[in-house]
Amino acid sequence: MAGSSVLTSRADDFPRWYQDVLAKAELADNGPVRGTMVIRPYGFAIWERMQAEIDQRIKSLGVSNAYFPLFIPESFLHKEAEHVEGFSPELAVVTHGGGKKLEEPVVVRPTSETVVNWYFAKWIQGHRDLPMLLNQWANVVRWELRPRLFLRTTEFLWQEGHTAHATASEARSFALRVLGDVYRDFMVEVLAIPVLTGRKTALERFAGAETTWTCEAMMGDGKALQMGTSHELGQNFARAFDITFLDETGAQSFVWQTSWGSTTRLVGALVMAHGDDAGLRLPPRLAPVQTVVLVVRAEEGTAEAALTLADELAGAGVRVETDVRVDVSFGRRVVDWELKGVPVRVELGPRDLAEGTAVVVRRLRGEKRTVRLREVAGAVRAALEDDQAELLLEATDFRTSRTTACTSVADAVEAAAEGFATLPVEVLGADGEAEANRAGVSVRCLINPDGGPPAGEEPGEPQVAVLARAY
RNA sequence: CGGGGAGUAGCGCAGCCUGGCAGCGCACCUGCUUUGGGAGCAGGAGGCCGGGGGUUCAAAUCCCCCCUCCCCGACCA
Repeated sequence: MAGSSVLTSRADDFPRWYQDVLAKAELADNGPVRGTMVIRPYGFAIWERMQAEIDQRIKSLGVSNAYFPLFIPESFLHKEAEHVEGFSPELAVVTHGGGKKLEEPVVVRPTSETVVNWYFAKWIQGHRDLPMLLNQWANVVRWELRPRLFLRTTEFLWQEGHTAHATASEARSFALRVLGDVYRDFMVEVLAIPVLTGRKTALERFAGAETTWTCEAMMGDGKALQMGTSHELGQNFARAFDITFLDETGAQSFVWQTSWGSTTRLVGALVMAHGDDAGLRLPPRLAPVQTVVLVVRAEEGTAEAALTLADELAGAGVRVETDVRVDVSFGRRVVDWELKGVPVRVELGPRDLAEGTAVVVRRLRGEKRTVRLREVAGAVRAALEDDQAELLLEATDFRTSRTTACTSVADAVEAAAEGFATLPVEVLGADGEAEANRAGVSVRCLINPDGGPPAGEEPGEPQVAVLARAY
């Protein structure tokens, strides 16, 4: 299977391979405006699965979904100094509407802190209104200078959560719960991508946040990708938007806030973390199609038997599709499904049918097994479970093999050519971060020695910086 | 914006130097034979050669101007 000439090989040219996979697996196409993207049905099905899994986890924290407008008055952006400074260069601004020049230009949201907080100020009056926990699924626009499909597009889809709390510690712990219970859990358990959860340095922090936490993953070429972030905003926006409440003692105070997001970039991450030279490899828990029943030839009732088998699989809780396109050659169809990363293929032809069997093929290793028809459902379910675990294990081993413990900034920069470099924070220092950046290497995050995310900015136990080249 | 490339069929490219019927591969359409790892043969459709101007009997090709896209850097989920 690997080694076919369908795709540029990953080793030859990783970025080209990535583009090839997106095109051949029919995930996305470039939009007509530079930096925009058309998400094709199969790519969107993957995104919808991600949405479902993330949405469920968000709601389990007691968060409700809502929707805020695409257009934001330009003046809103200016209310928080760091925020406007961070986003101004990448804003799309609408100056005309209805054939007339607008009194005040409106910006297309690059993120919704400002508009959400305008309403938080209106909706929050007393401590009984807190915590206020909202999330929205939306599109945002950031005029990026160097777009890449899924990884950095001018318009992208995401979820953004916005919360307001009565105390700093409650806000902080909520931001950390999102990081761990929503993002990390989803990425590890569903995407089968191991992530480091850590804190961003001041340089990499979200514009307007007190603390930014991140999920960082290693892609198949050793480069890092930020997969999700959670911010503790302190009272910065509360002061800028005058979001106050009366506490139990009757004193008026500003709320403490968080915001957090994950985007369609995750689709790109999935491709780059698990794909191989034959295309995509989807973790079974995420895959929109977990199994395809492939009719080898339209003879002797194979099509009917395949449909029956597919029904049986669906009944066993497997997301299954049947491929009866016998006017397309068998080899072509096999290659198509491999490109799309469907975890398990069940092949059914006249020979199998005569024997009362089918061939169960796993995408991960190309392993083929002949299985009695009545045992197919069990074999498929077992294969799906195994592959979910195996994919995570493989990615974890890869990351481990490409992570180097370093003792100097120079060593870390060198090691970052291959993957992650770890360095004690006191060795890095502020100058070290600047030095690494000049060499094209960034500090992805700071982690505690036990691997967890450091709680806040204040110095505590000795921390470790993770450096890498990044997307 | 700095540096480097490229615009020719849906995609990938050749042709340009040395001007002379606009081509190749893949994809697409029709038919037949095929189908257990990207099938074969035959026939067919598809072009503002990025745009404008100039030179010439004649321009994809030579000259001038303009536009766009891609790659590397700064920005970034």
